[in-house]
Amino acid sequence: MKDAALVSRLRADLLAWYDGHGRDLPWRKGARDPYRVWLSEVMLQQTTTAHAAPYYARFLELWPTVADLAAADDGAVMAQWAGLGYYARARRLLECARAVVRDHGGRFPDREDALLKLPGFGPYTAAAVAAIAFDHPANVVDGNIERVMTRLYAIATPLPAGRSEVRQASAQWVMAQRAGDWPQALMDLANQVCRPKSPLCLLCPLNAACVAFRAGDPDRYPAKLAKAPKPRRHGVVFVVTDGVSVIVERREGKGLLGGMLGLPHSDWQAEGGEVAVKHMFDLTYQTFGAYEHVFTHFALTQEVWLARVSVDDFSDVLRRHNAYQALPLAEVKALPTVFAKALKSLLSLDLAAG
DNA sequence: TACCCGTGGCT
DNA sequence: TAGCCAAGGGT
Repeated sequence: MKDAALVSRLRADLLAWYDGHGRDLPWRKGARDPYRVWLSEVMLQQTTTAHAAPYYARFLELWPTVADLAAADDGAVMAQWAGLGYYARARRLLECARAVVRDHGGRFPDREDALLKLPGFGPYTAAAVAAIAFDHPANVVDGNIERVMTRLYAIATPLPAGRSEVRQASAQWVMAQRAGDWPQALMDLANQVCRPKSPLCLLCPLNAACVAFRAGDPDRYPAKLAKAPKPRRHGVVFVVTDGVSVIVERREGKGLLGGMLGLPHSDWQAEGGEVAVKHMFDLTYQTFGAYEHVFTHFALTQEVWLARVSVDDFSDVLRRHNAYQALPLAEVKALPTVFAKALKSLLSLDLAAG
């Protein structure tokens, strides 16, 4: 632990740094609306600010309030989330919006413990919304703040086992004054100065208290457990089109890409496994090259099989297979990237021809 | 706890 | 190129 007077002084220094050097992010504009704070926090989970920003703008345009989002069509929300990844976030986003309307009169609760009970709220998001939207002195700990704290205190215990030490360290800096600015100041410091690699320690307003800096090895922190190697899988995706639309299905369940539209595909088999390719819908396919897509826990090599059919045959497929629907080629953006890539690989072709 | 769950940019 | 990394949550 550090001396309380030192913490208090350096905290003021970092807030001053934040006032001059903090990032100008879309969700920081205007008054702090709990809905906007929450929406941004969910989108930013494991996602870069640059990737999330256009999605944030689009969601606010379509659904300006939590009540608007609660009333939205599930498929429309999933389609707007396509490409952002971690699709369970979108499912829980809707669940949460509806819970806020149903159980809280359309207003987010301001207490951290009440927020924690809402779908998609974990320890980080509950603390972040309590702090940023309601200015409560919550102990906000995310990957950025973990990095700053493990360096400040030279916490060598590898994560995630070291999380309790990190929380204790972080708690020492939490105060009522500018409670909402504080975690954002830490995150901006982590992003611009206390970077994962080659941190700019000489520019850091906290360096006087940083044990890792004094020891000359900030890159050691945070220590992390070795990751399991990523297996490789392979499969075949089927593109069935009449030149205007493609055949897609709504993916069931809560697993990979659950709730999203997807192209029909074979099993995704581990290396050495035989891919059971049946000729989907009893159609004849041309084969194209394969493309690569990397998920969180496996890498996929996928062959593209294309069937260009007449308008009548296309309708016939839809009539005979209830689980499938047509997606206009102009709406490819409604698909997760792993499937959008398959269509992109055919973009040089004129699908309407032949 | 360990694992599941996307994507894109950077090195 | 392969690996790392980014405002985590659920089970």
